[in-house]
Amino acid sequence: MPRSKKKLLLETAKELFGEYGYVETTFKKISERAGVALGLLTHHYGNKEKLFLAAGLDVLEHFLARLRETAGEAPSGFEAVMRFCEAYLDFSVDKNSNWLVLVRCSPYSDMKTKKDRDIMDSLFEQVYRDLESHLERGVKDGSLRKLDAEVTAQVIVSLMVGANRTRVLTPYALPSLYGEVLDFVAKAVRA
Amino acid sequence: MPRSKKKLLLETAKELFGEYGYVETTFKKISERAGVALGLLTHHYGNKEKLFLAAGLDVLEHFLARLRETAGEAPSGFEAVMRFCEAYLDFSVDKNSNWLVLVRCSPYSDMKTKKDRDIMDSLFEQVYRDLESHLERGVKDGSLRKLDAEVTAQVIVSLMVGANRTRVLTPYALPSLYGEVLDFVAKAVRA
Amino acid sequence: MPRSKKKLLLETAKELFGEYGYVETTFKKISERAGVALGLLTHHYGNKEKLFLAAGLDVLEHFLARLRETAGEAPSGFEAVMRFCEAYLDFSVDKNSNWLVLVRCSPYSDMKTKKDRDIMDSLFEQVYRDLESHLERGVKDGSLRKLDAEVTAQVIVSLMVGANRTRVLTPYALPSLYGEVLDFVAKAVRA
Amino acid sequence: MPRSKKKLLLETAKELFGEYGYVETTFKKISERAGVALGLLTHHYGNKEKLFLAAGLDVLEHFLARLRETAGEAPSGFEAVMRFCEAYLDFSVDKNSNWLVLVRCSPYSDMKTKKDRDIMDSLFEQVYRDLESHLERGVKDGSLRKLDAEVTAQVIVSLMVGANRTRVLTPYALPSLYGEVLDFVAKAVRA
DNA sequence: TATGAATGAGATTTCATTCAT
DNA sequence: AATGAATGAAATCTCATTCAT
Repeated sequence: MPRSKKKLLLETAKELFGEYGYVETTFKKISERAGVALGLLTHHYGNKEKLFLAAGLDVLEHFLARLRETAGEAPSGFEAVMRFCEAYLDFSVDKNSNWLVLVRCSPYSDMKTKKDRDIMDSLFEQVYRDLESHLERGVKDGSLRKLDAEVTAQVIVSLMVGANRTRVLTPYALPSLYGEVLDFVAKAVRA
Repeated sequence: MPRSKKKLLLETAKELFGEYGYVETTFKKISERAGVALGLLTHHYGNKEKLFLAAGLDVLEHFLARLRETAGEAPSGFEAVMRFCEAYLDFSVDKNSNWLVLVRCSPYSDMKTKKDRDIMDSLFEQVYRDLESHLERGVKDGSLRKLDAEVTAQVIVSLMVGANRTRVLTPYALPSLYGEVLDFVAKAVRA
Repeated sequence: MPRSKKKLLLETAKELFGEYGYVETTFKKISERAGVALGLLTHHYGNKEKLFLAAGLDVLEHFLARLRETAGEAPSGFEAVMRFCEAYLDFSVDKNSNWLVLVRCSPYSDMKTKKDRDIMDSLFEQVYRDLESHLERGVKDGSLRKLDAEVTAQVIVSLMVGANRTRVLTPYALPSLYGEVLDFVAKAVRA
Repeated sequence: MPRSKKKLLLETAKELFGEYGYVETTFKKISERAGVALGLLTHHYGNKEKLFLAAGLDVLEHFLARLRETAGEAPSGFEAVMRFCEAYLDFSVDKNSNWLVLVRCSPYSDMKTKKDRDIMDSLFEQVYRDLESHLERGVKDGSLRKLDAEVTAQVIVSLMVGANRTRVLTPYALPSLYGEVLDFVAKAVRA
């Protein structure tokens, strides 16, 4: 329960960007749901794009924190990779994570200025770097087969991205999809 | 090279939906690039959503045809699966395929009426069904390990979706990504 | 009485820019007085600045035409100069000339883009050039004292500008001001 | 160097009104450049129009003082008139005078209440009165030709106004303009 | 005196859609 | 089939002013 109206606006914006996407989320909808004056949005966040950037970064920061908590103390590289994937998929279906902000409002479609995209990109890079380090560890400790950590990280994240979209955006996702995806990863990387 | 203005409008619409996404593609932009009168759009296609549906279906139909051409005469189930994946990824980077219509304009965000979404969904279902049949064939002919064709199809398509987005929407995709993705699939499903 | 709505909008815009200045002239005021839809303004003129440029140029073109008509067939350089000045001052108090567009909306304050200013400037340059040629003629035909035509033109136009502002913008202008101004010019340039 | 924040705000307001004009000068810009709280503006000056009036009057008072200093001890009426004109033009290009407040923000466009306009007008009247008395003196002491002081004052001030606008607002003012203007006045009024 | 969050009216601009020709 | 003028609702954004602290 945010106390300041500024924080309240950010929370409301995250909800609505996730529900409606960037374009259909309007200042009117946000201010009405938050119960504040319309002008407060630009007062605090400057303009719509900056508000969206703030919302996206907020979600991304919580996401990174969750990934790190979860994969942090794994006993092996393989375990770290698996926990990373699990945490990724869990976060994406967590009701409170506002993950949909990142899915519905593709940063690469909705951001007009290169600078804002770069900020998002550089934060997302850290997701890749984390997974890479887990993969390298696994190769070293023998829990994973020999593989190129950089490109494998990109393949695995791609799978997360796709599975996630299938789950949260389509009506035909199978209940066992996430479980199967984890198996799939395990099969492909285990020593 | 479309001869009728109706066809010309559809081609132009596909280009622009792919370049700008649904919302930023306007009737004015389309009619100007196509060099025809503004009013012709509603005259021929009714409204924006119907035009988008026509554009999306057109791309999807070409996509399906390509998948079928390519995977059709494979010597084994495994080969069929691999050719399917290759064709999927190829199509998505083919300059002339207007694939980005399907990427930039998520049917699940940009379509307002359930009816239109259902039409897209049912066509997309066929992509899954095709891959499923290749997987089943592979299990039968022994070129693939024992697996659940339905959910495996969904996992593989998810990987295609994710790899494709990484490639066409982000600036950091590795050149070897698509190759590695194919290896990944091979490793996970081969007998 | 303009027949097309486009022309009607321009006429109305000239009136209102002259009455209220640039900022206080709103699309709402224009469209209401013209009796057309709000959106027609941007449909025909793109945006407010372009509309203003069109209005200003229109007034300026009529102004130039009037100056030329009047000073055209003067019997001497001196007469040409005097008729030029008279026409300048007359035009500025002509109810139908919409001269105030150029006074109230100082092009040098209200135009945001350098390009638009340049267009106005280059048209205004012609006013100077015309007066210069009258002055040169007068020096040659002996009706004027020896003088530098370029800078004298600028001084005389400055006097027109100032007298005009005193007359149309302030409450204390004397009835004999314009007459006296003409005497002033005559005294200063006559041979 | 103003010490109180109230004075600091007035100085900053004069700068900004001169740079941007009345409408584009916002409370936010002023308070940010001055480095004080937004609310202090209305606290000290009531509202925007009153602030503008304070700024305009401040410039006008310094202007009058300068005119009087300079023309005060002239040896003849003619000399007084010439010094008056010189001081007028000098003040208008003095970097520290904030003269542009009076040029960019035409009191006759930007002031909404008649009362505020009247205050400005009555102060400006004194400029005319001063010049008139110099002219009368000149007629009496024989340094000027016989002329109507009241209307001649208005003509001369008009020339100052126009020359000044040409100089500070347009890109094409000639370097010799001010000098030539002074000659022009001399020629027109000298005995 | 000093602060800056908060308000809401109003401005410009966009754009799908309609319609007369 | 073809044109493009015309419409008006809705969006983003600005900003003077108020007010609690």
